[in-house]
Amino acid sequence: MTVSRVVSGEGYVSEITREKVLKVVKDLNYRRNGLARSLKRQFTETVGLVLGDISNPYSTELARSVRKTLVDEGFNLFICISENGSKEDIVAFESLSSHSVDGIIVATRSNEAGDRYLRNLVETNVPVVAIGRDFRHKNVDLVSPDNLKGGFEATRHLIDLGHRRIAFIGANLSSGSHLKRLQGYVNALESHSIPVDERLISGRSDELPDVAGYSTEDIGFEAMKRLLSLPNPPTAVFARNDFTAIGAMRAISDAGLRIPDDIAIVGFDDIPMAARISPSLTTVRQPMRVEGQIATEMLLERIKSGKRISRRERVLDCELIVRESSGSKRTN
Amino acid sequence: MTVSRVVSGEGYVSEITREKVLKVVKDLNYRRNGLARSLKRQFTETVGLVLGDISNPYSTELARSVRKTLVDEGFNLFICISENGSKEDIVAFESLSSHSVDGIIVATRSNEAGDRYLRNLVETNVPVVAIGRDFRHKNVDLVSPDNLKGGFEATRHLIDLGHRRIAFIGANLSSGSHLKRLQGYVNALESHSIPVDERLISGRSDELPDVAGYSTEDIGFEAMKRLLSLPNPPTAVFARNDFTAIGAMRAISDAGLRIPDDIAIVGFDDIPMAARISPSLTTVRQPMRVEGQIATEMLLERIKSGKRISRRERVLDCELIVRESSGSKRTN
DNA sequence: TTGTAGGCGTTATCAA
DNA sequence: TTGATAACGCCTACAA
Repeated sequence: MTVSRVVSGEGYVSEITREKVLKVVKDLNYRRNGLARSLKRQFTETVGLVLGDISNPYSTELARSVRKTLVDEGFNLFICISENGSKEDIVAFESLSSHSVDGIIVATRSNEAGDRYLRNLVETNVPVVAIGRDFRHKNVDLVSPDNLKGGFEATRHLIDLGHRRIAFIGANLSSGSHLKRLQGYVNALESHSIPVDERLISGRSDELPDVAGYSTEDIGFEAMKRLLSLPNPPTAVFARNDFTAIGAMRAISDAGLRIPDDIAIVGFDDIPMAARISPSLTTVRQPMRVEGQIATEMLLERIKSGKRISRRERVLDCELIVRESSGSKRTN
Repeated sequence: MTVSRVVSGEGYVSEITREKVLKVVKDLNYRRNGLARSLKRQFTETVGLVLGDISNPYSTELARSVRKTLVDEGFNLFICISENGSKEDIVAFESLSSHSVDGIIVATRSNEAGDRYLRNLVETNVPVVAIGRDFRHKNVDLVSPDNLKGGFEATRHLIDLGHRRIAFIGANLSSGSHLKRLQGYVNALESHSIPVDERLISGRSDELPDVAGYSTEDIGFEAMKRLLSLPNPPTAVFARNDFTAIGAMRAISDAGLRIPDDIAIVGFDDIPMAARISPSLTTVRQPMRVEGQIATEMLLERIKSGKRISRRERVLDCELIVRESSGSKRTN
């Protein structure tokens, strides 16, 4: 008990005893067992973050901002990768919850099995906040960019440039019906009386909704190739994210076509690479840092209050960044 | 005890009891406490990975490959970000070890305080493997790219192209003396009888060896600006990594100079962006996936054997990828 | 100022 | 086939 007092620095210990203890601690290279400590105290001051695609700078910026916000409050961060597979999601949730993290931030793509497990977890009073994941539960907060408006503005930008045959890359109309970016695209077309052509909405070739670890860039590449083989290919493309757009750009170059002259393209996220590639990529910038910070603050509130808090939702503004890939001249 | 048997699926339980238990488990939404379980069993089947710069695709590829290798063996992965600060390093080690991970893979930049703490940890029999971190201990394995040879070949490539005033960006001669990539650069110059000019070796402006979270791209930018203001600026640059190189490229463009015509540049890592920017970046490709896999296998060996294993070191070959930034014509 | 008892939720071991 | 007991290492509460 005296050792405990010395090590944790709480409670009264005489100076002389303290020094004796510290010496022995050093001699034995003693370190207290955090497992036992957490078991007794019932909290760990640790938060888990589940990331779907860690290769995407979007995820890493998010992670950095989450970490920073946590550290300022004395919390630790454990990141788990799920590779956006439902099995992997569950493994991540499971492993975090079994280590008794105080709360979990989820930033993976939704999927049914994952949602089910998550719901279960929430029922056992684990504080959860979702970022950019379509997950609805009365005790789970949601932070996300304004995908609907972002998708709308990206598409309107292309319409304003005179395009009429505009494709969407990154989801199918059926499986992606919940996808707000796709919805924004559809809305923009409809509000300009442009018919939605399902052949111009191109996701993955075969329906493998649950395979982990694929590259979104490759999906963009494949999807674009299919679009180019259409009898009447699109003159513009809106891609669900920048990597998908970059994959599509590769397919366009491979086909000997020029961007934006033959095909204009717009992405989503504004990852650092978007400004650097050639041609530079027009995209919708999403405030990753802010998303991470707000989500973390919400989670910490839940953790600290210890109570169930009813669902809050924060939708954050995005900004259209016009660059060369949609036709503007290079400025920097 | 019977519940324990049912939940863990070990030991004999009659079918009828098992079903009764499972029903109650479901009704109460019971989930066993991993903390208590780990406390009793003395292992967690979890490995920690400490990453210095999670924004660097090098780190994320590493992480993915580590995760994949672990998952195949039934282990979980917790990633901690240290932002390459020594305090942050220690916090990460501390938080992983206090959660009793079974082993730790360290992929952060070396620093004295971190090394000290790590050494301490190793003394308490925590299995540790380092990736690309200059850390020597009789019970710690090291996996790294062949930085010496890579640096040598990058520099020789520039020499072969006729350059004589070749700069190194990303470290100072004093603080970076242990940096193998810099050493390779020096060796290449010396083996071609080119004098090493200390003014051409440019790291961070002020010595802030311990500040976390800075961007390596910005360091490249700043360092290049300083080089350009020299009375006799370099005609070629070897940067310690691709982000640093990309920052330097920005400084070169900003100064109205052309790459590679006015200044040639070579990076290190071969991150995806290197092939995509304009001009495309000549660089030294390092086998991140292989590094992650080998390191993980080494760590698992340590964990499973339970014994101290004496230090092993694996140095992996790199490959020079010649692209436009050093003068080759664009091929793809 | 220090020490004792008990319990956090499991599982290994032995007993029934 | 099931149950009782002890122990993992710590901390809260109370006693000395």
